[in-house]
Amino acid sequence: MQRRHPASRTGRPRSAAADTAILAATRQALVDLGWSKLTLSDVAVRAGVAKTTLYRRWAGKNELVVDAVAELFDELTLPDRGSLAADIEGVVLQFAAILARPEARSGLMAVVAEATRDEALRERIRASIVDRQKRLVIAGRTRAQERGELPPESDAERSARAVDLIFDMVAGSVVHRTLVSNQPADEEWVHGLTRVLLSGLAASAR
Amino acid sequence: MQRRHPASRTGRPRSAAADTAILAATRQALVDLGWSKLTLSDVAVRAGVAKTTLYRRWAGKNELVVDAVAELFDELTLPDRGSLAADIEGVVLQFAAILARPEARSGLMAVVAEATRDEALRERIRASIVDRQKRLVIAGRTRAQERGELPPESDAERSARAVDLIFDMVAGSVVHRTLVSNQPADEEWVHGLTRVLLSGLAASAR
DNA sequence: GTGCTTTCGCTACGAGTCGTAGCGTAATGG
DNA sequence: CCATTACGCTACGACTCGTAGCGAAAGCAC
Repeated sequence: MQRRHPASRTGRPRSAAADTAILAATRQALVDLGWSKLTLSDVAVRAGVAKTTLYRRWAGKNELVVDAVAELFDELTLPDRGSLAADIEGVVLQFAAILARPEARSGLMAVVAEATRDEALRERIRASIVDRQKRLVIAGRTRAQERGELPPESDAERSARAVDLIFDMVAGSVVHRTLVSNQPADEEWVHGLTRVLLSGLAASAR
Repeated sequence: MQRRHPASRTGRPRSAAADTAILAATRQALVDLGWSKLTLSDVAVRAGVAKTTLYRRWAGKNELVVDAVAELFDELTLPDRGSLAADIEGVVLQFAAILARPEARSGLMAVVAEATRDEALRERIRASIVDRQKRLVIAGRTRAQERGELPPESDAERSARAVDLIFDMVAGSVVHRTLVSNQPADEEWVHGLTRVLLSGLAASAR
């Protein structure tokens, strides 16, 4: 969320309560109506604010939904379960739990689809959602290297490519399982995913 | 595409040329406008047909776009390159080439998002798009077992779960790489994905 | 050819949404 | 008290939606 006037000290401040109410109302509207039938007028009514207030803070539906969905991923953390396999399973299960919520399912893919034709929206998604997740991959990898479960990185560029690959494989698999195949990413499935991934990484790193 | 009257022989037949023109116009509209700004009126003008003709054949925007996008996946085939690794790389590269097209990028994720709140649309996507892809996974797996690259299936249910996992990992990784991370699934990346996947499967099958 | 049936193109329509402008009021800081 | 900004509310033109009604066109059966 960008301040239009970074050093604006005068005037009536924007209501912080309105922000949280609007984002919560947006998520609930996603649950009730889905992406295409969600209207900003409806969100305004649900949040108890005027429609014009929405347009003063967000450029349109896309930007609003990105912010509303991004908040869902704030709860992602990297648990320390003692082993790389257990850590991965923990994160993936958290990720799956978020994607199980209807507000995430309806909103996330819709904004990704819109972002294919909107560079600014792509950047917003990257900064608000993707980077936050990728940080967990990097942290988990670093911790595994400290434990000796993965060999230390020799080449920086090569390491970056590995992180990108792992990230796309983990997040992509869970998203595809949940949204396209439409089946739950439960513990059994996550366990299988983790096993294939770790075996492949260990063998491929040689 | 369902015939309303399976045994209707009388009357003026529906123009097959109109069907192809409409679906092609829909894909072009996806390129030019994206999902949210695509209107059926615009598609009708591009296709050179009346708007009412569209509503006589499709229930709405969702159904039309699913059919338009599904045609893109018709070209998917399983090449015989001699080894499982080469076969996988071939299919994944085909899949990546399709997802590189803007009409696929904009359309596919949008209908997936809409499908989260529409059971009929989910079924339509499964039948028109997902099953077609999954068949390639099954065929490739069978061929690899005949070659002796993978152990023959002992348990049917266990085998089905493995196919599902592989499918979600392959398709999900490519989709996530292409649409979310917004980077090309080029040969180098596909090679890395294949290596991790095969190593993991071989090790995990023991 | 003559009917019969279905599709087609076209026009028109009410309903709903969009994003903006204008205005008076509320809430801050100087 | 005054300048400044945010807010709620109303109204507005422009656009899209999905449907109805009409006459014309294109097939098939006879």
